[in-house]
Amino acid sequence: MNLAADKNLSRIQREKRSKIQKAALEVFADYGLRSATLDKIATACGLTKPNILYYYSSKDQIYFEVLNGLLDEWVAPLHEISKEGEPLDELLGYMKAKLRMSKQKPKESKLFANEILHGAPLMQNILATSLRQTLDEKVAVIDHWVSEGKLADVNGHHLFFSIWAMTQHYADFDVQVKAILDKSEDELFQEAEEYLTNLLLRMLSLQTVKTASPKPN
Amino acid sequence: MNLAADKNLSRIQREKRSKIQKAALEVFADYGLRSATLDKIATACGLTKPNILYYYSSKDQIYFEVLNGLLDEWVAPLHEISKEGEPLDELLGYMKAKLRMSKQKPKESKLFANEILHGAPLMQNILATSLRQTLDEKVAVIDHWVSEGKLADVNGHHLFFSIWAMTQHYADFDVQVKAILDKSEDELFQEAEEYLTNLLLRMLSLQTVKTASPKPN
DNA sequence: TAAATTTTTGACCAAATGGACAATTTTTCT
DNA sequence: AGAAAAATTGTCCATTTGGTCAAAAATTTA
Repeated sequence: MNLAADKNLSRIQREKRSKIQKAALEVFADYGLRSATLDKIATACGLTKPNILYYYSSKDQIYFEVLNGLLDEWVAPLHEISKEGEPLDELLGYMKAKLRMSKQKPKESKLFANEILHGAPLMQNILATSLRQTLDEKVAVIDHWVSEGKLADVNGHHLFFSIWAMTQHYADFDVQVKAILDKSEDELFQEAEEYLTNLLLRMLSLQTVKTASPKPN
Repeated sequence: MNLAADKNLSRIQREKRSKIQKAALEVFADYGLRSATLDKIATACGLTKPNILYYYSSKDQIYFEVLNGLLDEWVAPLHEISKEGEPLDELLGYMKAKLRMSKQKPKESKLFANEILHGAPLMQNILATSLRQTLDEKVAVIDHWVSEGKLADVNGHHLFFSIWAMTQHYADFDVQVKAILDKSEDELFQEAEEYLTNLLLRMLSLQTVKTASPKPN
């Protein structure tokens, strides 16, 4: 969203930087930092390699800018979880927001996945401070809901891990998913939403569990 | 396991090939195919670069062999799911097996994740044929259990996707998980197992759901 | 419009890296 | 032991690629 919308840059500069970042996102997501070449990015955005280096001092800097430019947007849905809301609504809403991002921004998802997969050299600090703090706050909200009897007892941290894992799976592992299921993108995400909604409802609702061998009293 | 245990190879050949594959797995998992260099692999296994190329004709071939050498092992737990067993036991057992693999073979998990993330150029065929077929069989088993009333109604394919996603998350995104939780490896996986066991039990058990606003009749 | 500034590019360079190869060493076989 | 085969390595090469730079083109400014 907020790509290259910095202060005192000329129109040309803003346009070109934005073009470069868009192209770089695609290329980095497809190939990873190392396999992505400046030439590929150049081709993807219709500029020449030296021209790109006129706007960014190095390939690494482009990568850094792209990653950072997406960070806020990526964590945003977490902030939407409101202590005041209905617990199930809030958490289902969060899951749906994340799933929507997997559908609409798979490249972004893959970029982050690739970064973390390889040790998050550029993000480890942010993960351990900013993300961690935000998440701890939301886990506290969950604990609160649990203690008030509004939500089934659940480990908040692992709940978030699993929501992340399950929703991002449809973006990061899309090749595998599509190799196994012949569905249109829309159908697939529709199914996923139904499945995940059901999963969260069953896991988080206050409920009595009956085993497969019914024993009504 | 079965690394380089091919037919009619000398002792030296078997040992060296195994050494190379072990080292290559580490390096490929950490860096990805492209960023991994023959020099890194050479250093990691204490051989020289030309010596490695005496055993494998190219870097790509090493990668291919490593990937293929792990494939069977990776899919093995799926085959263990038995139609004859108790549904919940079978599925919980599968989850636990996958979680154990994430704990004990994180490099393998990352290698696969990286491959799929970047389009699975070497595996797409296998995914769409062998894995797909095996999975369809197991999904049929689940459908059977559901129809017999032994399991809550659930979308089998998405169930497997979510088990894969959630268990592999602890390996593939370990950097993120560890940045957020200060737990020992053992504690972490213990928590994860408890969380996932509870999740699957609640989702898969036949049960009656009560919402947070209790309205007993 | 002419000067100043910004943008663009072709040509080039140096480092990294996959791989070739002949020579040497080590192991195996007779 | 000596010959043959296998294994190892130092050296070298070609390609790829991130990045430089001076000149040219385009744009803005005066």
